[in-house]
Amino acid sequence: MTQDSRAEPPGLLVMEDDGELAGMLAGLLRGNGYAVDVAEDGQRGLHLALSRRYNVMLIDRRLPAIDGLEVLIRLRRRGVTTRALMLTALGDLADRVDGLNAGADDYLVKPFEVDELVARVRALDRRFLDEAQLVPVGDGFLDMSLHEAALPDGRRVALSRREFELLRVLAVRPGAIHPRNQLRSRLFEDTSAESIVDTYVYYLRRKLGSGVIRTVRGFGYQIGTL
Amino acid sequence: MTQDSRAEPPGLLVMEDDGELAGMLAGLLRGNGYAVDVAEDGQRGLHLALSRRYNVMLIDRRLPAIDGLEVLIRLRRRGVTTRALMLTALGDLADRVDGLNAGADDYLVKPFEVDELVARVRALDRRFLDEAQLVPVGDGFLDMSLHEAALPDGRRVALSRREFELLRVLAVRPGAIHPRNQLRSRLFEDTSAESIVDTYVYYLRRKLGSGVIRTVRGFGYQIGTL
DNA sequence: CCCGGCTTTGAGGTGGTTCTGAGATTCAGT
DNA sequence: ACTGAATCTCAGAACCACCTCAAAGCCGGG
Repeated sequence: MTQDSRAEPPGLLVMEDDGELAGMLAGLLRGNGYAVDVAEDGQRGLHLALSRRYNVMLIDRRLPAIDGLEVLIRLRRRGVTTRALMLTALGDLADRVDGLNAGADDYLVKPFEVDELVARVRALDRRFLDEAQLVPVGDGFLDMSLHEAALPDGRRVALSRREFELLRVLAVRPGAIHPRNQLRSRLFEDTSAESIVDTYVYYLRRKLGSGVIRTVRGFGYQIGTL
Repeated sequence: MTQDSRAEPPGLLVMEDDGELAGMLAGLLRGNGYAVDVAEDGQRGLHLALSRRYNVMLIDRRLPAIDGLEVLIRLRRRGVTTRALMLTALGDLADRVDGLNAGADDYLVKPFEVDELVARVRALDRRFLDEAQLVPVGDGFLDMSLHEAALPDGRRVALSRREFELLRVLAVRPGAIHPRNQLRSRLFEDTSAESIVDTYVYYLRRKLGSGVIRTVRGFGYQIGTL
């Protein structure tokens, strides 16, 4: 059980109506370092999946209110690409095919081994990280597709266009020193004030914490390596 | 248990799931002057390699969570160029080829001689030094890209612009005697005080220790050759 | 058109850096 | 040991890079 106490926004959504099983799943996955939300019927599951962002969803094939398969179909139709692991009570082949056709990324037949469940979730979580365009920044990530930064403590902060551009330039070459003049000429107009870069560094530090961008006095700025 | 030593001097990352072997490797390499972090599975190894900077990585071909080969492939795909030494239990030729194709710089078949391991790591480390812009200064290095000095004891001290310029001029030709007047006219205004160079030599000695810059009375200064 | 967030400017403060100069110290030659 | 020159040490002043932040202009969505 590797609990990665640092890399911590991985968010999971569990759609499971059996309270006992739901509780067990939530506990197990939380024990493995995930933040878990539980929805007890398809209606609530659909709503949560639409309104919040998760790394991975676990969906019971059979759900009250709206069937699990139906929930997944609707989500996919709405453009939600969150990785989905379908849980099915039936070993039936047709059932698995239905799930995958509906847009599931993997399926698991109940009853399952806990180890296998965790392994599958991990695998999907990993795929999520690779496919989203995430640039490591210190201990967090810069989310290229959403223009926001994912901090090591799990917070996600939205960045304005300029903030994002600056942070990206710094993050692409970690450890390198970027001369202030070079940053200024690359990101701003030549007529901009001398201190324009300083100001955005200040904004970024206010949002991300002061440890992220290091000043190298007389030379420029640098992404903190820790 | 991932050991977090401050990766200040030459930093190594060892990805090895066999705790006993991992401990032995870490001890051996630490004894040879390296700072070693250990990751016990591919997941953690990948994360560490992405978030921190190392000189050399040692990667076991077989790893839990994410296979060693897969870890390396992902790292290379993300643009991580850190030198990688692949450890493989199999003498199989195909296996070595796989490793090198995945982006390994060298491979080593278990069981191996400790001397050979250290020699290989040293070789890769030296290559790293060449690519990072490191100029030897006494027993330490002048880090051209970071504008700081890396002392033999592992400390890194920030240098001001003038300190850095002076040290660089001295370091580029080790052993040569640089006349004080030449240094003064090259680095300072003609109107500067006569003793301006002396002052900066003093500052440098205060930061780096007194053994680094040698005075050649009547002529000038020189980098200590040891 | 109005509002709210984003962008940009510029003023004011802080602290590190540069540089001078002067006294203390070391050295070579006598 | 003496002496003048070279060098070391260091405090203080001026300077400059950087930080902080308020305020004004800009721009786009409701």
